[in-house]
Amino acid sequence: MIPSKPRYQQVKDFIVEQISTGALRPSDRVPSENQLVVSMSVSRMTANRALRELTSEGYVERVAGRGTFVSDYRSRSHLLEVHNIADEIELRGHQHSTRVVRQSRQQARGEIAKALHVKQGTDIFHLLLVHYENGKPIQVEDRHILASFAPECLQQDFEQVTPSAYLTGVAPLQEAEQAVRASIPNRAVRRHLQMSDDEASLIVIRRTWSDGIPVTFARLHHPGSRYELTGHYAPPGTSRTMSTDVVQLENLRQ
Amino acid sequence: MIPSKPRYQQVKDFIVEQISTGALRPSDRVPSENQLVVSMSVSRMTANRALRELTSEGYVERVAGRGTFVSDYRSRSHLLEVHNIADEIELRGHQHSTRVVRQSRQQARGEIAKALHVKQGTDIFHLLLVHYENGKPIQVEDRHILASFAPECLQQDFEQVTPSAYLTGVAPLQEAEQAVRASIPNRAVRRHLQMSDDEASLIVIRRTWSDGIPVTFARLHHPGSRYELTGHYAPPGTSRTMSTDVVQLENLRQ
DNA sequence: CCAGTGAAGTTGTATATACAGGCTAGACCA
DNA sequence: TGGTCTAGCCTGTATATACAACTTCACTGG
Repeated sequence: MIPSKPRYQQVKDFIVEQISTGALRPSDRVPSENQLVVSMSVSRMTANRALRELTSEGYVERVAGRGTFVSDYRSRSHLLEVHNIADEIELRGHQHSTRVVRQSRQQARGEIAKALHVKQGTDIFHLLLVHYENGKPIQVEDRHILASFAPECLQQDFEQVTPSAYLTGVAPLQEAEQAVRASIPNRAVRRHLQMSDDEASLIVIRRTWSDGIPVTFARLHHPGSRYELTGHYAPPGTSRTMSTDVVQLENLRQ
Repeated sequence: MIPSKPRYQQVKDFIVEQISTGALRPSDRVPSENQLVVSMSVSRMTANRALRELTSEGYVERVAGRGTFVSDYRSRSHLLEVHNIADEIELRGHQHSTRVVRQSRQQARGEIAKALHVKQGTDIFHLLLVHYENGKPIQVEDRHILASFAPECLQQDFEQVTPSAYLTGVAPLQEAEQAVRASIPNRAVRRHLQMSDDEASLIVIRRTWSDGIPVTFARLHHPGSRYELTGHYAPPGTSRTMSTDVVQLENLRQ
């Protein structure tokens, strides 16, 4: 016997089902907690939990005193996940390796100083690493780290421990900001990634904070022809396998 | 008098505070529900709600029978939001306009047929639109739509209503898959976006499902020098303003 | 006719209670 | 010594109850 789903989950499924089939459309009213108490024979707390979770998942919006309404799909954000490159490669079951190109002490200048909120000339460490997936270069990591945050940085072996693993070990990193751009990389990056002259590069720019101050600033360059960020939005319970489709999408070229 | 926060929120804040200051490190044990009942004078259900929400927010992991533990920051996904271009432009307070380049009936071929799960020769509509922000081209939308899904497609005026608004009006779209790539666009796209020959393009490829079948497939090309996807991860309660910093980051050029 | 009042319905929160089920350490027995 | 079993702690779920605050709408008195 398969264990039955929790009752709050049954209530959630019921509502999502209505939305999926179109029986409930955006801005339509969703049954109130008390109506669910009667129609689904649950306690009000259980109905409340179901609707509250659907709210945080973006399916519905609730207004105290008025009711619960189906939220508009258009206003729902589509999300892309940005993983640590080492974890991502391991997740694919591939072999990850790193080569350290540069690991030096520098003084912050210009834009780096601005990004890290420090004066020109402040001590920083500069890392230039190349990450490989099954031997093929997949990312150039160009990272600057506040020297006062991680004084032992030059002694680390970043071919064994990735910078992000090292940094989170020094102190918890709470906040991050990132941007994704496309551009033609300079010659050095092209060489490290074995890219041709007319190939574009996908760049993730990430700044990370610890305890309210920005401590590291990284530019992650990927070869445009071999790397993409992917995301998938689906309501819970939609168990359709998408993996084969993703492969098809991979093969598309514009 | 400022209305005090709900008690479950106070409990959440207390735990997040401990994690932020480093008093609790990844894999450390978090006070159990019963301990919180005593130390914070709340009911067990309130402590349960606090820890349950922290679980869904990725702060902690819970194991029935063992306890609650701080989750590892490294395994937490960083997220990028991908908005509808019209909403995004309006959000910036800018003026959005659209030009329809092509709006025709076609027969699905090759990769498009594969992406939409239909046989070669199936009726589809093809849209080629250019979106402008304050008069400057910011996106080329190259979209294919299953004809059987939206038969009225050729009668629509897509300079007034965006395709995504129209499509969600036809039927709810429940599922989406997307990928972000960088590449050098072809001549037509370059011309529409007024891009120079050596400029890269950021491409969002998106497929959307309605009722279990893929109904539309779009390639959204953006000029690499004028567009980026951004994301920001911060624990709730971190109210630091990041807007000025984002501007600094905008000005960085690799 | 209009303004004010209040009833009814809604969400939001908080608690006490109960039972089921997972995990672990230590007691206990062979 | 080694295996087994149970007590105790933990999370997960479910309910009944209670009160607060908000919205809408109908009614009522001026």
